[in-house]
Amino acid sequence: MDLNERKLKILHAIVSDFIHSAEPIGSRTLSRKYSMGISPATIRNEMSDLEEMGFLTHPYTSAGRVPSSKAYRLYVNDLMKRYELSDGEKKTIEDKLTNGLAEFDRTIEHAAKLLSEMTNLISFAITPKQEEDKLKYINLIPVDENTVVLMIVAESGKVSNTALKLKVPYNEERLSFLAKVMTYNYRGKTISNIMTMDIIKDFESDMEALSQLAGSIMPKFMNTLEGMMDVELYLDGLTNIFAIPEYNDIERAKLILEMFNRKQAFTDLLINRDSGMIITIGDENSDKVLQDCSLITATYRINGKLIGKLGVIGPTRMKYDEITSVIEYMTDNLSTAYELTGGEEDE
Amino acid sequence: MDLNERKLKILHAIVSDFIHSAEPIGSRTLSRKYSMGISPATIRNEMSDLEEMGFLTHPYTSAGRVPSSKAYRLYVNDLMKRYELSDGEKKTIEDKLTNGLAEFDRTIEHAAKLLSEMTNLISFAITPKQEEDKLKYINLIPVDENTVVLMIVAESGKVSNTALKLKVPYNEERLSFLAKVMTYNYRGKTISNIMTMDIIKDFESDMEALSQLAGSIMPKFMNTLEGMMDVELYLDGLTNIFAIPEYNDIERAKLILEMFNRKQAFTDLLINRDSGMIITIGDENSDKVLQDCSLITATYRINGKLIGKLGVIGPTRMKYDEITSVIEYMTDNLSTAYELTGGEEDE
DNA sequence: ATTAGCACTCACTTGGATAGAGTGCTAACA
DNA sequence: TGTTAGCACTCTATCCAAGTGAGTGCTAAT
Repeated sequence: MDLNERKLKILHAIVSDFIHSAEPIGSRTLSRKYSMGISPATIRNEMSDLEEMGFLTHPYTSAGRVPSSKAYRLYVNDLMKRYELSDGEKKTIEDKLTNGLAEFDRTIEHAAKLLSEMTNLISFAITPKQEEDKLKYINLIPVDENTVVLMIVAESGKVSNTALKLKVPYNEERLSFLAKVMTYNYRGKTISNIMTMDIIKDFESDMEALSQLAGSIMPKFMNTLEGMMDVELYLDGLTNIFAIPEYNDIERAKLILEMFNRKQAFTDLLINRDSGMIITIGDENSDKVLQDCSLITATYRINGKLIGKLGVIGPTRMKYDEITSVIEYMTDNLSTAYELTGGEEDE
Repeated sequence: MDLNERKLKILHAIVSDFIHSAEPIGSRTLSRKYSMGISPATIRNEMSDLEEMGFLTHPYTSAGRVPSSKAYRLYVNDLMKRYELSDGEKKTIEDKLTNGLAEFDRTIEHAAKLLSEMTNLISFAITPKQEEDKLKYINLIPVDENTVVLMIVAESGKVSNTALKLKVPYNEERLSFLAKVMTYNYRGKTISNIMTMDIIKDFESDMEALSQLAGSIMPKFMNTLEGMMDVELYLDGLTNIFAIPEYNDIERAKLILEMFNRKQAFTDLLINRDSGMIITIGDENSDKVLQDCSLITATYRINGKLIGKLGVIGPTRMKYDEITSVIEYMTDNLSTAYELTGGEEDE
């Protein structure tokens, strides 16, 4: 059996219609609505073929046809037209993603929010894996008699501080010296690299007082690095789920929302996806909860290296054309807005 | 009509029963279940009186009775017994709230999470209003040729940084001098205080180069202060809503969850509540969405001054005794765990 | 190859009929 | 006079049967 022109046309009509209506469509309605010059009976024959080929399914004997994952896949790969964003949409994205240049994490949060608003789906974004980030600068700043702030700046521009309560006596020069030694030792090293080093040892040979100071600071230093590596997950538009007929069943909505509660697992799922625009449709998803959802993720890059992800989750019946365009435009904007000095593409 | 002993006993039984079962209860069931030595008919008479007094309602003619807000109010104020936390529960709370002493916001986030886990309700927490917080220390740290990190430490222990890209040329001494001047000028002042000052003017009279540097840093300084004042809202246990029969209706669940989406409005609602343990039941809430919910909030204090809030939201039918005990224990722990040096009670 | 016609299928809606939990009233009882 | 048993009544929830309508699949005609 062949996927001829007419079959493709019918399949295209069914998919587009179902994406908008969420209702199974029958031969008669299809013929009337899309005036394609052939009778319902002919359409029925073609539909029957398409079903045999695995592109359509039947909820029950006498219901209309519904596209399968395979149909959506064909639609996404070959049938759908590229959706061009309007100037207004482009402007909205540019404005929202480029104003608060200082705080990167906030921008990512805003990106997720904007994405859910524009698509009416659940959106998510993760910050780049910071383990590839390199340290640039370390400082220890005395605040009062027993409080010191440990400050770490990474090449990506990420800054982290921790207030430490020290029991060991210290003075400003010693702190400043220790900070300089730490900066000297770790500058240019990646966080994950440092995590595997035996850093306590690095400070053993130095003078007694410094060694003691270092001994009480280093564990906190490691903790802070660990915290800096953490990938942050931002979710938005969770309540959009209630506007989607597929999830009007409370059990299903619950399953989906509970998946987002297991943040670590979901973050891992995202991290493990390939880079670029990845669409997985229905049963293409290995996760059981996602079997009747589609997941779209795209990557943004900072200096071509640090890679974060942005995407949406929704019913398999979603406006792939619009959504992919929106996501693409957003990731492009994120990547360029945060382009810093230097940094070669390495992939 | 008088609220005699027996009426109170019956009311108590109805409220307790309904809190656990969520089902209207009839005279016969009540009489059997709570073996109170009087016949269903007598109970019916008393119930009828209680209904006339506004403590009970009737979903329809031949259904059992359901407590009104007024009944819950009486129950909370006079009838319910104090719930004593088990040692295990106490330990859980202490452990989770006192380990990561360094990061205050994280602790608040954990508190919200723990609270929703222990109560199976939706929980929330807001960080203290930082506008009463005083500045302690300001520093400007050069990172590379065009990047400087502005670091602000407040008395509460809160630290904030922003990476600034400067176009104005600078050197380390000048930066350090400016930081010292800023610290001298603003130390001990509250954030909201500084926000109202004309700080650009403060640096006009100094030497030209410094004035220029200050001019490019001050706007960012103000932005950062503004950010430090923001009250952060943490929500947790949103999916618990699905386990509550009252919200099995998808429309209701949606209303509630959407309220949490309007974060600013909800934060304001919380901030405006009185301090101490405040319980508002059903129609005691002015917010329309909350008319059939109960809202419990309690305050925690840092140094008796900075006040944050912690609480839960759920159906009017909730285990007030257990929940208030849990919240009380948690706010006590938060307040003592973060008690810093000095600070008089001022309220 | 296409189409009209027709029997058939299945979910959804509508309208009783019935069961069950509970009320409210009345009259009898202690 | 307060308490209780008895009974008619009310209202929801559930079940079932019949009818409706959108749609299919097959067959025979074009």
